[in-house]
Amino acid sequence: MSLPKIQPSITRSPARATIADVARLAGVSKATVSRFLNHRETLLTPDIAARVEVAVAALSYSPSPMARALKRGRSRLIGLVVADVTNPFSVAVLRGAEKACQEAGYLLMLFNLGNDSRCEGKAIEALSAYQVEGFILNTLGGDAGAAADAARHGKPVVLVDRRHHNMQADFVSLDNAGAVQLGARHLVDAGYRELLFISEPVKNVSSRVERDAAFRSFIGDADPEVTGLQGCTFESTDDNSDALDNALREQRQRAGGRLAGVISSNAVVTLRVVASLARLGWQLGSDLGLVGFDDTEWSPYIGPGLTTIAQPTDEIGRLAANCLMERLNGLDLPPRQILLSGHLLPRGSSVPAVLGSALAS
Amino acid sequence: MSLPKIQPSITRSPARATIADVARLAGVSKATVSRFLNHRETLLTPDIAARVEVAVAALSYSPSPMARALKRGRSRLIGLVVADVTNPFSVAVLRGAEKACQEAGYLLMLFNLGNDSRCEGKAIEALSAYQVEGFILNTLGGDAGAAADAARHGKPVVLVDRRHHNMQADFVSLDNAGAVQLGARHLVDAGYRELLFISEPVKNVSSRVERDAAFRSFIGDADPEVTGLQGCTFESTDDNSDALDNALREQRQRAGGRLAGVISSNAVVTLRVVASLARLGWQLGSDLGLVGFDDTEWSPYIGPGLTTIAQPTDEIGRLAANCLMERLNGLDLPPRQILLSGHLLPRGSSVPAVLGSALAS
DNA sequence: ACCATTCCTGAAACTGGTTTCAACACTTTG
DNA sequence: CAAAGTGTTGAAACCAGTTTCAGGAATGGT
Repeated sequence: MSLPKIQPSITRSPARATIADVARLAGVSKATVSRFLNHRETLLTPDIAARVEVAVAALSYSPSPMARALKRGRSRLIGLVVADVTNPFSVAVLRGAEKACQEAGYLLMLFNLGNDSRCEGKAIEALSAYQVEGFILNTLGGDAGAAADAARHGKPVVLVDRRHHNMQADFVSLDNAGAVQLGARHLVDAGYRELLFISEPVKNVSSRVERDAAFRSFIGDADPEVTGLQGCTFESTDDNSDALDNALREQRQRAGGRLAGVISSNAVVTLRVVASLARLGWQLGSDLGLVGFDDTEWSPYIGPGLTTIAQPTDEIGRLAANCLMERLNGLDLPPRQILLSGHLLPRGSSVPAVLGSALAS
Repeated sequence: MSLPKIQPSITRSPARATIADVARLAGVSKATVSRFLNHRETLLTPDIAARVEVAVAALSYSPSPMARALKRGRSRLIGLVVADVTNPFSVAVLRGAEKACQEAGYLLMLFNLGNDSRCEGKAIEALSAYQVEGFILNTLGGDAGAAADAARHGKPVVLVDRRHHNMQADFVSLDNAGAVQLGARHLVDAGYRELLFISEPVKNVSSRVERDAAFRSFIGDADPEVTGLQGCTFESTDDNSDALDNALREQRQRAGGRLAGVISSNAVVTLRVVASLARLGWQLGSDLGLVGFDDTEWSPYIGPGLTTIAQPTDEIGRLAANCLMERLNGLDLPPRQILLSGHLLPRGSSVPAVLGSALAS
């Protein structure tokens, strides 16, 4: 009696209507239905178009993108390969891209490398097996061939945040040089004189290289005799917090009486620095100035608040997706570069005399 | 001369080998190749199998999942619908699920609702148009019909964290009741007596309902005469920080001489509470005890460190995916519930006499 | 030696669409 | 009024696979 209710899976029949069903109901051929769906405005007698329209509505028919992809090659799928979903930056970009894609009727297929760059080739293979029409890549580009593979498949590629050398493709990113300037200048203006730039291992990751270079040139441009400004760089790894602690201690020694400040190259590094400070028992701002790349929702609440360089992540994602879709629509231009500028959000971590410690004393 | 190098896209020809190419090269029929790919162990003469194997390798052929899906219905695609990718919990679950899927040769299609539950139906529509074989849903279930839609398409569904009433489906989640107990008990043991449970608007979201109920029952079970324990609940919204400030102020009034403690129902709420404390100028731990759901990488560095209830997110994602794949492999059991227990990470925010303030005084 | 199985293989049909091509109807023109 | 041109429509081929079905070879039993 009540069986049908307990096992609703028995009513699994409605099985999507096919184009043949629609054709039959409308009393026309499959070809006609197909034409209605694709070039609806032109080609069809109003009378017939109306009949098809009714049938489509009646069966609430929507064509299978799979079958469509088979013949047309167009799957309306875009592959997004991300080095690490845990990184807030990646997620933010993902959101922007997803929004743009949805609006244009594309769907994103996500592939997360989990920071294992050996998967890169696998990811592109897997995605292109599903006939994705193009790629948005935010990867290390370690495997030089991997991204080239994509291009070889004849599929357009947009690179986000990380350039792959030897690869001619559209590129969307933060204006790293400008952003570093912004942060460094801010620290200097706040009175910090011994600067340390902390990055993840630079390797060949373009964004890291650029930020590192920009920092060095900022320091190089200043005349230490006049400004009293000096700078160093340090590469921090996941598994060696002692090294970081030491680097910070040494920096303050170098600083002597001057104020020491740090620029961290992304949110992950920022957290490492914060952790290190906790171990050392130092206060943010007074004992060490800090400006970090990537603004996050928790930035304001770490210590006296973290001063950050916010990236227009949403915009980056959106632009990357749009770039790609332009290519898909046949745009044939030489590779473009789109650089967006970051903006600084000053908070307590770059204020030498922190209010809190002033109260405590 | 150098043209071929400058325009590598000219060599776009390699165009994936098809099953027909392999068949031709091996001197067999398409059917044989197909059999080799699917039931390789059985059915084939070793001689022929070897020839096909060679041909497959030579062309580095891999079958198109699209075409395969058309006939078989099996797309090796799983749809993951997430209420909000910004939520660290969702991302963590995503990672776990992705890992499990990859191992089993499935690919995840992500659809992010961006907290707009009106998209829910659209998401399921879009995903099932791509022939996903099943769904992992972490959504509000606001649109009662939406998830049912999926079931109606005959596709298995696994619910994560949020139950949909009236929906018979596998369900994987934190043991909310146990977790609340854990947090509340911890606060009580630390000496807090006036407890406030802060949640996002409970509405009908099952995890919120359960946590809320568990808190009430925890309070109800205690004899106030004996323990001096009292509790309240509060719903916090995105856009009304004044209300939250007031709620906290009132709580401390109610507390009188006793210690006031808060349990926040997820990371988003935790940040709101932290922000409120910053506005009020209160110290975590001493002025207000705090235990928050969801451990994040920044939790240790907010104030004296946030005490959190960590969810086994990776495990939740992995189990959800595995559940789904079991269904896909024909397992026909009544809907299962899998509850995993959280664990408490005690830090400074639930220590009444904070070391920092002890030093300052 | 003959017939019945069993095993392996290929031809052809099928999945759900799109696209080409030919046929048909209806105008327009000489 | 016939010839040519134009515009719609349907039949059939096609995309890249899987699956059914039927035929041929090899084996087994008598």
